[in-house]
Amino acid sequence: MFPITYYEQHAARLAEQYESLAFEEVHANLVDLLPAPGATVLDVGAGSGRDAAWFAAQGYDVVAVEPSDAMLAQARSRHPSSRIRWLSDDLPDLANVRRLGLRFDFILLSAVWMHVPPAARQRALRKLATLLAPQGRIAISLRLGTPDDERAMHPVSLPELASLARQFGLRTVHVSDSRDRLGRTEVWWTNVVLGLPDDGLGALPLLRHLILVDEKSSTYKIALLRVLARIADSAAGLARHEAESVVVPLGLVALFWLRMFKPLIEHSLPQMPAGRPAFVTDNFTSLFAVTAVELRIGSVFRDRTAKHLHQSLSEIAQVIRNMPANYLRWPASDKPIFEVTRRRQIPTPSPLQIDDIFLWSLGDFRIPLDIWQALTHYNVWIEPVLVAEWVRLIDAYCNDGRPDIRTLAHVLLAWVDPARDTGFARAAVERLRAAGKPVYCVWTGARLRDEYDVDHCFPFAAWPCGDAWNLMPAARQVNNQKSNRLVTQAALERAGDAIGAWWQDAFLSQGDGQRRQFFLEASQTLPLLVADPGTEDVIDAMKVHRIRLEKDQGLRAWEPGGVVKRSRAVVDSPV
DNA sequence: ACACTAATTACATGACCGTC
DNA sequence: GACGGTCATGTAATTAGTGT
Repeated sequence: MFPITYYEQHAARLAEQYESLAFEEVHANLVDLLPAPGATVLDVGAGSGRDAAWFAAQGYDVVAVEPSDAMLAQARSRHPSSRIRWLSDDLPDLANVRRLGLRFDFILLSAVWMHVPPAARQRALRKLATLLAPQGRIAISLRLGTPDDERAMHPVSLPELASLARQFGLRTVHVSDSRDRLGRTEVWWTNVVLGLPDDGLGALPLLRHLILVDEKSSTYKIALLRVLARIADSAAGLARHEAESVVVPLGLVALFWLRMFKPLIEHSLPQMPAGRPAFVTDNFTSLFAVTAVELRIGSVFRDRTAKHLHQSLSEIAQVIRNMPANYLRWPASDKPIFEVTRRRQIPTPSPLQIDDIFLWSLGDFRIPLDIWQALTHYNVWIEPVLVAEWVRLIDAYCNDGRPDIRTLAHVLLAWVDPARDTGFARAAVERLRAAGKPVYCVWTGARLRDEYDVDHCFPFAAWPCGDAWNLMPAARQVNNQKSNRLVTQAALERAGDAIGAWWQDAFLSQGDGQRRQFFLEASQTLPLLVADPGTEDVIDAMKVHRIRLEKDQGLRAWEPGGVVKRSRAVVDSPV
């Protein structure tokens, strides 16, 4: 698609040429249109990394994308920066970028558009539009004049781009012409900046409608939406991205469903006006000994419990398919919003571990892209509305006059992992110390004595995740300072090696079972890009997720300080 | 090819709710 | 209060895979 070979062959020379110009020189027209520093920038076709580096130096978080590996290597070595995430990816799909789950305040396509074949441009611009944050801008420079045959260029024009932009609800914010900065008289440029006219939250009104207005004759619809919201928030890593939709394992939907309903059913809170829900079968009631907390990825079940669980999930999948997924329709339409594909039931594995293969074996659950995005980015606001509505429904169905029904429902609807908490990591610290191995604070490098805390790297209050990878040993005064704040990108970068060493000692060296569990949890909760991740990939994914939390929830930043830094710690720590 | 099982479809019933 | 729409749910028949 792209003339990658040309760039592969001439990477060094081209990089030299690009670097000879300053960002301000080339993009003078953009300077007034940029968001405030701290915003997230996507640089598509980053080339030598000159622009990405400029953004990073101004304090932006940058994702820089480049299809040519040689060029990418040039850029990486020229501009090492913790604020830049380099990715190999190309238009029109930008599959790797989309998997990051980020939305960008500013997207730059500098001298790229003429390389996109006209037939692919519609798709390319659609992708870019969906990656744009509310109030975001896309800057595209158009190369006009004589084409350069060596680089496989296609003609571009402002009317063509403007008409495409209109299709996706983008408006043209700014247009200006400039001469070629490399001094070529036969080439000149038109710089176009596009933006979303509205706030870009198209799916939120729809969700609001479904939650508050749509007819409901049971809690099924609300339950399904909350399951999806939880998956988008805490298990997005298992999702498969397609052009217009996101597909999650039907087994995961059923698992979360089972987990949410279980406490409610066990406390006899009615979920519909009469009778009990269809999925409460013998298989379901046989699971009474399984706690809701055990119903998560990585758990292992045997014998009859495994059989009952498998059957119950299968029945739930069927109920979801026939009921809420069938009756959640687009407004004024009889077309279902979600698409469910069931697969033939596999024989129950023995023992049954809840992993991605098992969850996919029940089928696919397809979610339209804009709804998925709204759930991913705004779950903080959506989920409380869902819970409130669920409580209201239960209260309405409950006519035996139980007084504290609402309070009870609220408590049972909470989604917590009390058993996992930090005890798991604390045990690992104790074990290491008993074996005579020193344990260090991952943030300061200080050796931990008797007084230490187990820190949720991403604050539990903002993102309740008790996965092993999120738990870090920290000096007590450090953890107190950090409290509910979010570690900065630079601090996370610095702590990378110490964190890797901690994981290795605490979890990964404890046999295949723990190792598998660790990566299973990580790939479930974090946007991991590779199939068979290592600790480096997990840390990379944490950096991306960190940016997401910062943008979507506006957490205050925290930087380790006030404690004497000992850089030797990393060297000290046993590998 | 055959038996077996699960999934799918078709059909029926009844509760509930808003509307006229 | 009749009426029609929306679902939940059960039953039975049909179809689609799977193992042998």
